[in-house]
Amino acid sequence: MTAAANQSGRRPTTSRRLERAGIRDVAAAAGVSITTVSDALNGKGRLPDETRSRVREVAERLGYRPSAAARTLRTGRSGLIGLTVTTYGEEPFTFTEFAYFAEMARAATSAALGRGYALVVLPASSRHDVWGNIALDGTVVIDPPDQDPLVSELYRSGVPVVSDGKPGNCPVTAWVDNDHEAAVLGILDHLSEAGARRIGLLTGTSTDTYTRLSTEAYLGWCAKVGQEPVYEAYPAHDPAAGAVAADRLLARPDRPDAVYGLFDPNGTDLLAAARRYGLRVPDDLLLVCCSESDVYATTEPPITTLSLKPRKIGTTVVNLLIDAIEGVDSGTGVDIARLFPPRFRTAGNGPPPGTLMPTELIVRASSQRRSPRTTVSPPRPPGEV
Amino acid sequence: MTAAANQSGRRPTTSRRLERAGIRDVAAAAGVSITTVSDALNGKGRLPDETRSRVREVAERLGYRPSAAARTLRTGRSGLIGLTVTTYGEEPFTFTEFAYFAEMARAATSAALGRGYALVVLPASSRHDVWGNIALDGTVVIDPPDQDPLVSELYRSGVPVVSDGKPGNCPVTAWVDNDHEAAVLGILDHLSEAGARRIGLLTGTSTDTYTRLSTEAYLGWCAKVGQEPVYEAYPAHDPAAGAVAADRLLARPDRPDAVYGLFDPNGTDLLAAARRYGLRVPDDLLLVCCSESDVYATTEPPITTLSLKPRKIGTTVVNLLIDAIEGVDSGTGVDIARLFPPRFRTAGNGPPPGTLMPTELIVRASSQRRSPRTTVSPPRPPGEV
DNA sequence: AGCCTTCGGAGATACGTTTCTCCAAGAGTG
DNA sequence: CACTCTTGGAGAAACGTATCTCCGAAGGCT
Repeated sequence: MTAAANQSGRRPTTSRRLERAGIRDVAAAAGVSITTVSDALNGKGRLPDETRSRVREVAERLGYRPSAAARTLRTGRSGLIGLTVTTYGEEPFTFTEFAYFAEMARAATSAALGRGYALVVLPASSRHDVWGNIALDGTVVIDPPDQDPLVSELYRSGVPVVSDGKPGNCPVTAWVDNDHEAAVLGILDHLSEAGARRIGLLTGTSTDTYTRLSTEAYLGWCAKVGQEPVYEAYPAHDPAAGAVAADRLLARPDRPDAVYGLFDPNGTDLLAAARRYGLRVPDDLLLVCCSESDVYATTEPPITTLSLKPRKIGTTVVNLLIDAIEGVDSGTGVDIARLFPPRFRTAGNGPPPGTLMPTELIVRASSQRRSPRTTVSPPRPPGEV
Repeated sequence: MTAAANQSGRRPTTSRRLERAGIRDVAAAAGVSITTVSDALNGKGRLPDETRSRVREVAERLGYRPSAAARTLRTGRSGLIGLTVTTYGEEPFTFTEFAYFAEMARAATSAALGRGYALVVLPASSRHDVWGNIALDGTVVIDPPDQDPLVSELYRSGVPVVSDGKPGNCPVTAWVDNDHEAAVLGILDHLSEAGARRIGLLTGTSTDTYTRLSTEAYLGWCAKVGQEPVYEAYPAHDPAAGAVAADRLLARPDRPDAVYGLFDPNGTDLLAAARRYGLRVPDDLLLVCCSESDVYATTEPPITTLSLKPRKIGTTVVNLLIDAIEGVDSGTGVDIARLFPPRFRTAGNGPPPGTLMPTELIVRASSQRRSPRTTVSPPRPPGEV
């Protein structure tokens, strides 16, 4: 043990105020160099176990906490992942608006934490003051609009981005989405089989992928089977507008005898509207809506819902992103490891890799005229994976 | 413009790889010193507007983005606030479990962003690997348990902590909570006035402040008015257990003719249980539950709910915390500015400052035997503020 | 005896800012 | 003319870590 080591390694600075212990203090107290301290604490280098444990003990005694900022500066890794959900209303987040986002965010947070990362909630607007002040290893973007300037900016900054929702035209590192077309077609088939003659759609006016693909699938199906489309669109972020749209749909002269609602509250709204018009569900009207909420298991009658499996999506998105950050394929089942390491795609080599996740149709009483038994079945095999 | 400025200011390092432009590059390109660049970009120092704008333009052209890590290291501020919600189940967050948390988190995020901070979602367990790797300016803790080791550790680290929920015995900088006692007493009075003779309680088994204070208020009220307490407790994080407990409560020989449920799903569960026992609401059974969900506006019948105003709480908590961080009283209505600057309370000077926020009783059909009109009224004046 | 290898660890540098200190040159002032 | 101010800006020291390079010493081998 070097005897002269109790001299603080700091250069003769102004005055030692009551600051937190740094790695130098630990080194001095343990009579070793800061290299040794760093190695001992991080499990690197070649050191005898005795030195390692001694250093650890001294560090503990001094209450030493490594500075995250310094570590980030040095290593270039912050362990932070941005999470932003595109908003349609004025409030910056839609977490609570639909159960989908809540579930998805929860799973994403959990997955990130499991791999040693933490999620930072960020606004969809590219507010420079906040985005620029945070060292991000990567970002998860939920439902980016067609030409998202935020995503482009992140791309320019060299931050890998994985999106939930197939990106319209912005350079993401990878994306994950449901097979919305297959899901909608599955539902339409299901309703047809249950005896529906004219299936209506409650859809949204925004241009996100989900709304667009679903609506297109519906229109395509109509064209194929020769049914006149019957749908109402409304701004999905406005809860009141949903009830009105549901009412409008059932008030039409060409009233549908089955309806699929794209958004979470549609089930309740449609049920209420049906009641107002004296329509019995499922006898006069078959109902399905897309929702993650289990309140539909206890409504009168229980309503068949399409689950987008947000947990699975959130987990996958985060794992994909962290794989990209670390340049590893941790085996999420998606083989895109090769595409990542070269500077997170240097642009120009084809579309970004995407993954389609399966959906799940939870069949309840509202969509079957015969047996009211509740069963669960996947609608169609997913297109990819 | 200095002609010799195109020489990179870097010392002859190994090799200039394709790295992001730093402040040195901007300085070199603009023919000024890095001091000038820093001052120009941050609006500090004394510079003629012409220099300022020229530097800004060069920075823009080079796509310069200041390194958040370096800035954090230098200034000691990260602009990051930790958000952790105490969990009872195995999953790390309860965001979605109750609408309360979702609303509260949303408001908190919004408030933080509004003041230039971002929220980092963190686990309630003191996982060193993740907590230690993040430079936090402060932390919001939701519902800390009695002797939260996490809070103690944060305190030792010098990180200011503001909690939602009056802390049992841990050193927080400040706290915010509802006046739970007043809220419960208000509800019990309300039910009494509606004709209830025996009021039951559906409560939880955990030891958090909310459950404890509410239950104590109920028991105190019972003692005062001479009613035998009638209650069932269950682990609040288990949704299935709630339904069972509701059933148990209504199956008792001393069945109550009015029930207050402390948790969000209790309304639905109690309604279902009442149906099973052939009890009409509100005729045979008066119902109130604590919930932020508006599904209770459309149930059959609509259920009276107590709102804890999570938006207001989330906003207040964050503003209090940021005030503490910045050592400012931005006028949140709480006068505790003086207590903050001295090292975030140096311990030993009395209990931490707290704020009680009012609750709101949203009266619906389930708790009145006369008029089924829906009205809104605050139950009692809050104890403080 | 000379040489190679491994062990244990020290030194120094770089990460990219912010900011404190200081200086030169011109402008006013008596 | 000698002086003080003010303006505009440069230099350099931190911030606290990780890591690359290098080095002495102690064996082991031929």
